[in-house]
Amino acid sequence: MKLKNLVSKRYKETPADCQIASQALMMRGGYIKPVGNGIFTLFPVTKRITSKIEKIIREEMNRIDGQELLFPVAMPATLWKESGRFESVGSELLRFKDRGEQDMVLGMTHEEASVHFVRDVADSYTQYPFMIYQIQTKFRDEPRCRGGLIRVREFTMKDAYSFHTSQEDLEQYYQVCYDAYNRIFARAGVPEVVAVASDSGMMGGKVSHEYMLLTAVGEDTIVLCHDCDYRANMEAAPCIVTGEAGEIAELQKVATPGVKTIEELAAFLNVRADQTCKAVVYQENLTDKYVVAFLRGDLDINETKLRNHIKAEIHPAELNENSPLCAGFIGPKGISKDVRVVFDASLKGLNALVCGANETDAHLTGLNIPRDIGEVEYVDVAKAYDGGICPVCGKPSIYTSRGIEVGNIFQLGTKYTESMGMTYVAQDGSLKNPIVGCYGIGVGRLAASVCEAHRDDYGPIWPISIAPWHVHLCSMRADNEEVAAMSQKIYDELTARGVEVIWDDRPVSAGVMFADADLFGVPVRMIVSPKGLKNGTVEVSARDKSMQERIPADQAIDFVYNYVVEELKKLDCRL
RNA sequence: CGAGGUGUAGCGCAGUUUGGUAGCGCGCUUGGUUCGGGACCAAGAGGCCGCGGGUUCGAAUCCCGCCACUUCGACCA
Repeated sequence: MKLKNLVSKRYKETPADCQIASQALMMRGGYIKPVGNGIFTLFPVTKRITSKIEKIIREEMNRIDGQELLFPVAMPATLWKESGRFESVGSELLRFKDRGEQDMVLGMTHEEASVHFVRDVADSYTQYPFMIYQIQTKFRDEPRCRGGLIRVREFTMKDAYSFHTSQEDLEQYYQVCYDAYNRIFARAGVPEVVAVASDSGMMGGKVSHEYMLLTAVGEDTIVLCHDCDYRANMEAAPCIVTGEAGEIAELQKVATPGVKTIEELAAFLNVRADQTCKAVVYQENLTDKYVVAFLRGDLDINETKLRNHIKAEIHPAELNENSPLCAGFIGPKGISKDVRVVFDASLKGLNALVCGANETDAHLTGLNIPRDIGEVEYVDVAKAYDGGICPVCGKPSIYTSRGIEVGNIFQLGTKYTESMGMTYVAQDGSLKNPIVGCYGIGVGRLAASVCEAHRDDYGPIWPISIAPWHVHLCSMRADNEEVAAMSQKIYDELTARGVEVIWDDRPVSAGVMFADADLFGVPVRMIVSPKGLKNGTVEVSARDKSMQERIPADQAIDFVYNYVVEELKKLDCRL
């Protein structure tokens, strides 16, 4: 392919409103063009990248006995009413009516479609287990898109569903999938993507992992351990505290006029924040019911864990004069019976706490929960924090990082097979619901994540396994006969041997040619120039600067061919 | 959904306060000179100034309404 024929355009200036580096480079390099909020056209160069990602995904899915199929994007709402999600999912699910006034949805995930498909097909235990997958467009009406392809409304996703006759079988296959995912990310050139334990959210089910690219611009907070391999999404990370129990003291009411925040309270009474008891107030959605979570003053609430414990949607409460709660002075002693109270595990064993007195401008000191409140249930609803205890190795080595979720795997269980009435005949003749696992990867998001992880100031540095081409051939002064002839020979022979070459023979200055090449991020660059040919050499270099050599012209083709093959092999790929 | 910001040529922006024939840079076209890190000269093409209404002799500019995009929150499989 000659560069001058490629439908493509690059920009010297960064388009406005680019927030992260990869987005700026992909806009500047002519990879993506926004069509609407969170909706993009992918240029041919980008499609080449995503196609290669998809190829790797297909190879690995097929390798673990996956069978590719294709579900529809638009589906009748009746399918989603069967599972209950037509009602339970919010406005991320795009609903519309067809010409017959029937409710329709655009697929945002395909559990319903997959159960609909296999429930008529897999009716005997002898047909299990199996896994089906597709690579297809999803539409999720995201409230807020960002970061170019990182968070969009329409995107390509690989989604897979496995069906099993026992939990043990699912768990075994889950591990197989776990390993396949690690291979996929390693082969795509981002071995830094790691699996972390996650909260399974609205998908239901128990065990799940997210595959995260750790980067400062990620949207999720990841909890990690310095001393072992423990990794979890903040949403799912237990909080295990360290700290002193303190001396038992008498319960006393103290006047604290206008002292509302923990910071003010700690300063006013000259105590540490971890000697106080913080109250965080929520309301259950669609009801007036208040939920008050008490936790140690230096900690924050993990809303996901609280939500899972309450088993209801919650939102931060706005307190006013009519509330049964005394804003700023809420404490567990004497709190209204009408509110639901949750005690965080961080309070367990603390002997003397400072807490609100449930009356304006007053706090209590010396609170001892077993003595003053009675025996209560302690629940872990606090956010893990830097320096906290690792739940695996027990050392105080917890730290946090940000991450982009590029894939996930779930053990779903029977949630959908039950709600949608899917059964098979077991060996003993009984009817049973298959146990399901599901496994997703965002293709475009992965491409953008690779760009975010592998780039310099001048452009992306694509791993050779997913690079749009293997070789970027620059012909300096292509009007020079020798340059033209040598370039043509290189292009023809490499192409004939299966190497993908983008050939730039435009009559532009060296600066333009190199700047464009940097934006294309192709791993190997060959430069044919009158100067080089005068010495009988062609220049070959790597986009990541790991290699730069002048090769005798008659050896350049073999050199590059071998280099490409070797580099591909490192990522378990071939021409 | 809440709070900000911005809509002017393909891209980046000025012009709006104080109303008077639409501007700059990049890119694009043509010709010429250059030629190893975004060259130079000359001549061109390209605009419903987001949309609708109003005020006015006259609106990119002032007023009202709407829409879109965008940033930060909330939400998120």
